[in-house]
Parts: sequence; C-alpha cells; structure tokens
Amino acid sequence: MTFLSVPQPYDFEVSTERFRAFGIDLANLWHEDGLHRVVDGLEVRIEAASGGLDVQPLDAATEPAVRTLLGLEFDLDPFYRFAHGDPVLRLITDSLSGFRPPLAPDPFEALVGSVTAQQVSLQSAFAVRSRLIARYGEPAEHVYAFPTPERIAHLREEDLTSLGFSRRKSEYVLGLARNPPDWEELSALADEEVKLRIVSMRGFGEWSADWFLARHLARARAWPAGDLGLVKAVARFYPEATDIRAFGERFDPFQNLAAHYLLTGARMLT
DNA sequence: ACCCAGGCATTGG
DNA sequence: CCAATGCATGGG
Repeated sequence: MTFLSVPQPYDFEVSTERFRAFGIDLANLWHEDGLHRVVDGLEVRIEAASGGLDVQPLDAATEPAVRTLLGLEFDLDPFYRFAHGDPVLRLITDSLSGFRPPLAPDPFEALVGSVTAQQVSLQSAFAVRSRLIARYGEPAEHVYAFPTPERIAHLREEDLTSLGFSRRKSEYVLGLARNPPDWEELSALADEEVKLRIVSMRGFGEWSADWFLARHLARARAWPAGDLGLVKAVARFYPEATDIRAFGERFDPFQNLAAHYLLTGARMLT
C-alpha cells in the first residue's frame, strides 16, 4: 500500500512548482513527474495519484516526513476564508487552489540554502548548492541526502570556494557547520526569539531568519519583507503598497501563506 | 563587455 | 544612525 491520502484541496503540480522553477535541486529532485528526497537514509519518491499521492516507500518513518516536506500541515480553509475578504488575494487563492508551500525539513539545509541564495539569482544559487550536494552529500538512487554539518565542519574555505561560494559565504557555511545552534531548542522559541538567535550568527540576517521561520518552522506569521521576489510580487498585485513590512500586517495571521501565494502567483499567473 | 539577481558584513561618515 | 562597497555565479 503506497497511497497517501491528503487533505483537500491539494494540487501537487502547483505545490511542487518551486522544485522545477529555478534549476536542479539535488536534495529535492524532480525526476520523471515525481519528487525524490532522502528520508532517514532512504530515497522516497512522491508522485500524484488520483485523490492523493503515491509514495514509495510509505511507512511509519516516511509518512510524517513526507507530510512535513509537502506542507500538508498547513490548514488552508481558514486562510481561504480570510482571502475571500481581499479581492486581489481571492483571485490568487482561487487560481492556485490546493497550493501548499513545501517545507525545508532539515534546518541546516534551510540555512545553507539561504546563504547560497544571498544576493545572487536563484538559478545561480541552485547551481552552487547542487555542486555542494553532489560533492559532500550522501547519494541514494537518484537524489542525495543534503550534507550534514559534521561532513562540512572539517572542510577548508577553499573546498567551498572551489564550488562557487564566495570567500565570505564559505566562512558563513563553515561557521554554521562548526557551531550549529541547538535546533530543538530553537524550534521551541517564539518567532522573535528565533530571529534574534539566527541573526546573531555571522552571515545570517533578517531575510535568512524570516525564511527559516517560513520554510523550516512553518510559522504562520512569517513575512520575509526584505525578499526581492516578495517585494516584486507585492508591487505587482498591490501597486499602492509602499512599505512592504508594514503591508504584511494586512495578512495577519496568515503572512506566511500569503507570501507564498503571492510569490507563486507572480510566477504562475500570466 | 557589461548588468542584474529572493543579502550580508564591513567600513566610513 | 545611514550610505557606500565588495562579493562569485548564471543568464540576458
């Protein structure tokens, strides 16, 4: 039995668009109409099935991980009811009905991913990140497990610059790998406390902290106001908006879902 | 040969 | 406190 029933509505195609939009992500690999990821050292393949998903293998270990990865824990109904009060957001949620933002299940992967995406295009970020994964990740059949902090910690700066990291970014990644926070403890903190802890680490500013809240911790009110993509998406759908951070209040307490719908809407809607 | 792209630390006023 | 600067890569 490999059928996983999912809360409705759910649109696998829209929800996984992110894994195809910017190039290859070797740790979350789109391959032959399915998403591949290593869970507990084992490669899992997820593809659409009528009324749900086909997950192989599906067992007590992989099911919770897959639910997390696919953002199935997001409760869309209250957000959609909220969105109906906003003509612009209503149009987007109606068009993207069943979109659930995928999450980054591994905190180290989430933060290293942020470093790679600082300043450069996402295309460029994905290319550099995939070279890191190919070189230091753990290969499965098609996909790789993202490199562990332990694996990265003993590297030299040149090992990372040779993959396309700047010297600064190499320092950030090595610093994180050698002195990672207590992830369990971090996840128990309130949003603002998490941000303070992330920002205290060299190389991680507010933008990285906001995305950590949004994509790893799935915090409902996370709003990456400094994100260039989000700024452009808000400007497109709400030309009257000036201060993006203040504008997020209008979506309270659904800032995270709103940000994801705006970003995906900007990419997928004409 | 430029220029920009889902930031950040560093330096100087 | 704010403005200017360097950073490496991929795509236009």
